[in-house]
Amino acid sequence: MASVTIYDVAARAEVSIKTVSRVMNNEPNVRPMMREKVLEAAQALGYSPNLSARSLAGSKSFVIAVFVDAALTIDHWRSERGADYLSRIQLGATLQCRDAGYHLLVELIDHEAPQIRQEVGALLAALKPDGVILTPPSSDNAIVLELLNKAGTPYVRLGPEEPDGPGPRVHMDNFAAARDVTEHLAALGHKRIGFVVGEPRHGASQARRAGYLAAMEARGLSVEEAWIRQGDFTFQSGHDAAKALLALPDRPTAIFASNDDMALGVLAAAAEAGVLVPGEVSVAGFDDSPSARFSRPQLTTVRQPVVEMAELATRMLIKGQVKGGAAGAMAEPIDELLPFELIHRASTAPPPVG
Amino acid sequence: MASVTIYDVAARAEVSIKTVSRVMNNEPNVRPMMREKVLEAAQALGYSPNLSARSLAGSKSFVIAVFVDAALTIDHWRSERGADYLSRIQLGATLQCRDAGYHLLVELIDHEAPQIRQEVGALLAALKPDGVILTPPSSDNAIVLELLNKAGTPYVRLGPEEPDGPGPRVHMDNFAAARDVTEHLAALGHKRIGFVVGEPRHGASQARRAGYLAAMEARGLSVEEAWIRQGDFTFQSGHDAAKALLALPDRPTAIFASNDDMALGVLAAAAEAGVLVPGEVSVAGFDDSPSARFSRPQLTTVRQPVVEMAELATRMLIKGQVKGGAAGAMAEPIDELLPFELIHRASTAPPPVG
DNA sequence: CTGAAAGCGCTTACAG
DNA sequence: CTGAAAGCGCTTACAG
Repeated sequence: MASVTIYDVAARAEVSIKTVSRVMNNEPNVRPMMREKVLEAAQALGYSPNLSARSLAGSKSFVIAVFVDAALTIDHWRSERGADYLSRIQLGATLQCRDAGYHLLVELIDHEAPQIRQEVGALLAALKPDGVILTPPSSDNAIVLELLNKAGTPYVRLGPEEPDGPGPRVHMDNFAAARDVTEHLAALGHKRIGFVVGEPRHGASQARRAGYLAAMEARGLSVEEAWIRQGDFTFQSGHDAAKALLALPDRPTAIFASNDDMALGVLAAAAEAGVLVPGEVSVAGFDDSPSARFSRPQLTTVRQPVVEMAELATRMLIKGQVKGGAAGAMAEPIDELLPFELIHRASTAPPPVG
Repeated sequence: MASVTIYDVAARAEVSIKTVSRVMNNEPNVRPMMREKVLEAAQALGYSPNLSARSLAGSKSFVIAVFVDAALTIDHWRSERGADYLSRIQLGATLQCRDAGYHLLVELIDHEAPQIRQEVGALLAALKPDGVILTPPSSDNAIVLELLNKAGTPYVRLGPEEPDGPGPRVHMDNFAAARDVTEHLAALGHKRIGFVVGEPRHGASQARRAGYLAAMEARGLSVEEAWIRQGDFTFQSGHDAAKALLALPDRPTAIFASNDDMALGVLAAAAEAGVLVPGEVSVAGFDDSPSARFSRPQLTTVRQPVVEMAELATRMLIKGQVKGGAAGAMAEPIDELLPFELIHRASTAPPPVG
């Protein structure tokens, strides 16, 4: 079927294509009557400007790309957390794109591949997106950031591991959130609080651990080395950590696992050991993943503003608030910190008396 | 930064742009030596053909779009199932796109909106994707299908509710899968098997229920009306259904919930009622969602080949195996049925003796 | 306020 | 096997 073009609309409205263009782009300097005629013709013909043509002729592509790690997605497509985090980001981004007449392109990036430079370079050259949303580990990938800067493509780093790095970023305060969870446990009366650390390569893991330690210190609570167990953000690692913690002679009365998958593992280990939650041990997680509500008891956890982060990043990109290339480097640094939320559910309670 | 164009490459390689075009598109009729020169120049310059220009000049856009329901995504972005199903589809599609140099565009469609016709029409006109992957409920939306046919855009219906409808489709056999689950329970020795029906508007709900009934009949097992409870695919509905089933005077020894969320609700209700799973009652689900492995006990369920379905659909679209518009209507009907897998886990066992 | 011309970076159809 | 010309459907820069 031959498509309807700007010429068809112009002919029907008896104006030049330039006027049609003005109307379609909401540009000024069109008499209301002309606008009416054009709109009418466009409507009647079912006209919608061709994106490729607009993109080729103009300076905007109406495309926002989101970079997602290929290995992470593939490895964890079965894992609750991975999929959920990324789909929330995509939801936020798509929502904002749709409202603004933009389109969201999902690009799988192989961050470990030797040819990443070429791959990403080709992507940017071929697509010329108006903006790129970087999800971890893209948010911290030096090559990706360099190519983006070189191409002059605006981007936003979502939840970067190194919040001090360069470039615009939207994230939340992992340190403060972990501190608040620990505070919450301490306020319930817990003094022996165990902690399960996340995957060590994730910056968030260190921030959360530091938040835990800071709260313990602020409360004047001592921390035994045995109370801190290394995990890797998986259910299994939480399970193993809890098994060890619960076997301690003077075991903790609360365990704070620094993500929900691990907290679920803690719950499972407790059930197997016949330890009541929260009667004998309180358990807290981090993420507010869907399964945090499907578990028994439901998990006390931290809700990350993931959808909101993606929405904000997308809006900033669409509105042109983020400058690319050299202009971006000159501009005022952008650093948006979004509020988290502590979700109190049934897995935390005061410690057993005696 | 001024981009590298086909002219730059042609100049450097000392050939015409047409030759560069031939090389970039792997067309025949280029002497190896010329090809070498062009490749070298392209490499040196970091050239990658501009997608918009290719799309505008040629007949291909190198874009595959996936249609996703807006309301469903928003309502269920917190729900395990919704997000997981869709992110698996996206994973499969993105994977195949990347391998073929295609790009995946995610479009949120508001299927309830009165202006859906205009919205989708505009989308197709603006994007001119080489193919569209339809996820439920797009797979069965008459307006979407009509517009796609009118635009001549090839599409694949993923897991359509009405498997008998027109157009190419990729799906799995819900009837056979539900039958197999029921068979599995019957083979374990269960005779009183309860069933929790899914959201009635989903075609899959009816197919699964029919599979359950067929297996019961084939086994010569009677089905009491009280054993079949209406659910809506949510945890809560599974919980409520199980509460009623477990309160029955001669309660079922097995409960087959037709998705995992509901099965998780059944598990929770059993735990609250002090009924052991699988000791006193067996529980089976459907979907193999991530939480099916995080539950205690882990769920016996059906693994849907969602990633595979998306991969197949995307490949068919990219390879041009699916024809659009009138050509599609003339072509041989495409109906790909992918195999499911019954996953035996700890939630099902023989019924209690006596 | 409106429009005629040029051009974005490619592919198509054709010529040699 | 190679290339010169035309054109895809828009926007930009400019003229009036």
